[in-house]
Amino acid sequence: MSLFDQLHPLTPSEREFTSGAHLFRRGDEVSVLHLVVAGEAHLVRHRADGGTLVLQRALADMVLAEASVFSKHYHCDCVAVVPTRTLAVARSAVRTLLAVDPGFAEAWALHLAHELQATRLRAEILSLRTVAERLDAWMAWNGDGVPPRGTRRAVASEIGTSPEALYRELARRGEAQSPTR
Amino acid sequence: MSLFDQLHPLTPSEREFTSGAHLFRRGDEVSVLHLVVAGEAHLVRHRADGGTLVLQRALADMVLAEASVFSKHYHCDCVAVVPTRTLAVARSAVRTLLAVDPGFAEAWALHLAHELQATRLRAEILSLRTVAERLDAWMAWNGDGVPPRGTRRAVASEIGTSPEALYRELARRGEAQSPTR
DNA sequence: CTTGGAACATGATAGCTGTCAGGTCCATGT
DNA sequence: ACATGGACCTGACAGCTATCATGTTCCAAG
Repeated sequence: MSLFDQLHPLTPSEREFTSGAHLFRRGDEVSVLHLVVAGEAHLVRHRADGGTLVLQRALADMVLAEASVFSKHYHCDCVAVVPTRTLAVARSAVRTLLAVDPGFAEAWALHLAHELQATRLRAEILSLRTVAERLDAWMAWNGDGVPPRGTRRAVASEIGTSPEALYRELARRGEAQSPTR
Repeated sequence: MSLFDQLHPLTPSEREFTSGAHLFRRGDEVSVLHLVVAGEAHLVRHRADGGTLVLQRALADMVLAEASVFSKHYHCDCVAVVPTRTLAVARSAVRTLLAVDPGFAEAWALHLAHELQATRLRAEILSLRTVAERLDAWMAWNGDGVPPRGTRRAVASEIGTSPEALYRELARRGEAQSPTR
């Protein structure tokens, strides 16, 4: 049973944000937890020099700022980078459920542990030097096989390279797939 | 109260591993959860082509393979890359505590949420293109200021560059710190 | 004080990738 | 049939970084 299913009894409200709209701002009181249904929202922190630092890119089916459940106020801004819909569940309801329902607490911890595992893997892949190594690592994890058409730009973004570089690497393997290196 | 403190009542046993020793292997039954006290242990998965994929690098004060608490068997190997000491707490004790003690469950979830936040940030930093951008991001998070001497090689590794590249970037800023770019 | 080792630092070079600039293919709507 | 947009693909080139090489500085142990 997924987290989304477990949260449904909490009668979440659906919310909609236009591109560029803020889901919340730093300092705001944390009243709800957002689950992204469609679109993309970024957790960002503004730097002194005017630049921004992205802390999380939440796509569809992702939970936004899990740590906010334990904090009274937000520590950073959240912006929709494309038109985005979310399910908002009351923070108080989540906290109550965590304290009262061991089954939910376990599901929550399981979600966090899996997300952590996936993110650690992504960080390790991103610390590899060449596109070839990153693609190898990606394939080792995602059941060997090149990424299917239609998903390659997303994969390129996931492993931190330009689409062009990924296309070239795939082409290199297509013509002579024996020497990966 | 930290996770380490909360786990102490569980009478953990101290374990010691020589460089290269396995803490556990894929398929082993999960009997304990390791907290790294000193040294460094890697969670690794072996690839078909003989290469290895690192899933987590656990240094001192880090918890190893949090997701293993929810799994009966390990899904990957764990190797000490330098002489390493750990505290091992029984998996069953942790699970019982999670189910019985809401306070511990919350501390556990808090730990996972913070670790997740830190790892997401690292992944975002690693997806930046230049050393200058990565250092800016690192500084924005670690209370503006260049990394102190003695820690620079570690920082270089953290942000995924060679020590030389970091030294050069720091030198570039030292002589004329106004234009970060 | 000397010595050894590690971090710090910097020059030179080769290699890889980001970017720009083109182009093809294909599904969709008209 | 036609137009449109997006993914896919490739060539060319500038730019950045990893690596190697070669010191220098710092510090702790003897």
